[in-house]
Amino acid sequence: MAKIDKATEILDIAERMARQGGYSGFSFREIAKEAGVKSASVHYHFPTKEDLGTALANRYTEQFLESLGTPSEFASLQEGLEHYRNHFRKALTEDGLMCLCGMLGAQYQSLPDALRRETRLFFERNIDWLERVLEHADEPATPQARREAAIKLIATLEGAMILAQTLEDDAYFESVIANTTG
Amino acid sequence: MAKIDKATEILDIAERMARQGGYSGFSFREIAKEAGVKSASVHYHFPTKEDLGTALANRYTEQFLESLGTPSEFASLQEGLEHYRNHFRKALTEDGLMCLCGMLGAQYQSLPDALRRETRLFFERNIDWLERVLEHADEPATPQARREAAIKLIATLEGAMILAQTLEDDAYFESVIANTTG
DNA sequence: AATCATCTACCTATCGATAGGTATATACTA
DNA sequence: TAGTATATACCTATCGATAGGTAGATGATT
Repeated sequence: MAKIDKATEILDIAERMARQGGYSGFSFREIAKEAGVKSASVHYHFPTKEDLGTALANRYTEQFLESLGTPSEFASLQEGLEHYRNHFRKALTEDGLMCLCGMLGAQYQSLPDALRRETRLFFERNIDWLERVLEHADEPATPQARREAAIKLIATLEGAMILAQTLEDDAYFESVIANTTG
Repeated sequence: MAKIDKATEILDIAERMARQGGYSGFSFREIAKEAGVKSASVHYHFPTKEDLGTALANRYTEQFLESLGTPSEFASLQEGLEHYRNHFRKALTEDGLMCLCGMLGAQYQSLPDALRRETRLFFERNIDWLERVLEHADEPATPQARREAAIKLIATLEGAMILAQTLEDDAYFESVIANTTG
């Protein structure tokens, strides 16, 4: 077998499709065709579309957070922030895709409940991570100011991905994050 | 007739749906049901979905730019920027919806060509508008720096809408735009 | 009379989802 | 150890609903 785990292959395919077209951007049939199985087999692994979408967002968040590492392991504030920015930069330039949860967040109002919760969790956990990194600042900021800075950075990065994608030039991403103090 | 123009009513309904669920978030059938006509009648006004989507994005951009007014009419830089921010704030808090072109920009890769172009135009025209407002700065910045600031502000506002919507609290929008120099 | 707006009635393609069947592998039991 | 049971991972076939789209008739407006 080419892939060790068919369920993982399904998630990989679905993730790419979702990061291009959102929640309605992937279908059991299209995933099945690409995975070389029948759509019923995709239903076997993920009974409903809500299940698949939720598993997708959950895996994305877990991998993202794991890849970020521990907030305390960075020598400086700048190093931690650059490390964080690199994760979004990589999603855009290497994958050539939107952030899954940025995409789902835009479509939030039309998502099923379980997927809403999973999408919300991505942002809450990212804010938490950044708040901890921001504790490394030379001049200590208030917890409230740190939270504000964290929120602002995430919003800026999500927006930067949208602009770079729409204007078809990754340089716009760099423009946005240049001179970013927070 | 309740509405003066059925085509306008169709666009209104489609816009709301698109700002909730993106390009695949509206369908001829659902629009027709809400407008009190048959789906064939929607096709009469907008032959294909690409036509409808393009008309949607075009009208949105025109109305947005018209409502922004002339960049030179503001007394100060701060007044111009606040005026601009207010347009996004209004979309979020009054309409309770995403920015149409922010949504479409996220789905950019899965859009038909004509709609891609229309979405791109929204951002290009917004950047132009902001660049002109930024000429009002007390300390004159280079054209390149003004452009960078414009891009950054738009990205931040689009991202702020996503976060506020996903975290179900408009206060997140205010958090993001607080202390925004650019 | 001619144009416009809408209708009925239909098409093909695709959607998510389900029922029921088929191998294969592992695990338990007599 | 031979037979039985269970779980895994698929399959074919089909369902009702919905997608975008079209042809042709009907009624209204000018």
